Amino acid sequence: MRDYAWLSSYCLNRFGGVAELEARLPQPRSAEALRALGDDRYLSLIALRVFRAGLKHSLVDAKWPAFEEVFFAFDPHKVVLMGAEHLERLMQDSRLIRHLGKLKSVPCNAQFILDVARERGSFGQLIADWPSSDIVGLWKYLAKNGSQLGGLSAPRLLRMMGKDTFIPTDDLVAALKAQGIVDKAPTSQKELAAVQAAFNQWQAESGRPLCQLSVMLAHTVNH
DNA sequence: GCAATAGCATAAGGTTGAAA
DNA sequence: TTTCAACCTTATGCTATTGC
Repeated sequence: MRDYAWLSSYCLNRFGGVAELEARLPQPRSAEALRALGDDRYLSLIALRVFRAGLKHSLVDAKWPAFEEVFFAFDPHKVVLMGAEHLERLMQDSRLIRHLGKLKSVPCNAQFILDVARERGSFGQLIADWPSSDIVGLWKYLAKNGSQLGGLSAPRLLRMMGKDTFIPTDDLVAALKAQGIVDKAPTSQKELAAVQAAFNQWQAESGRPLCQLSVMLAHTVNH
């Protein structure tokens, strides 16, 4: 595994300067901003991630106003009351994506948000408080307690929220292979822990958030 | 030493719209 | 009308580990 000094000089060289590199890097939201986001917006983001999975993002985004409409602006207290018949009816609405498993996930995730909110005050509190040094633990928590949030959905969801995380995209996995940290996409707890440990070390060396290190590393592979 | 649980790898399943 | 690309989740059956 190479150190941050190597990563930094590689990226500066590739992008041609500090300003060019910084312009490419995402900025995580502050804990205050994550706490300030309402539970309805979190439910909307979760649902958006679920429906985007496997589909072209622009296609789903274009349909999103209709989703906001039929799901009561994603108010979890209202969505949680939607029964099977109600969802069956939505399967007839061509403005939506008619995937029953995904439609069912919305009331499930509303319940999840309400459960978390009852325990901690709000869903944003959970997201804001979870340490990025164990972000893979948050992926696991979301996959287990939420609905349709396995695979890359949890990390992609967190990036959409602005929570600091890396995302094991194809490019990042290729970079991690080149660094000798994994030999395939990390799925086991052991592999995930190894990747987290590597990121924690780069973060300690650089002070950069995980999301920036993730993007920088992804750019170290050619394709 | 046994049953229950957790972890793992693999295969199968799924919607939309554009292109063939 | 069929195929393809977008890209991922879930189910299944198996093995390893834990708890008693």
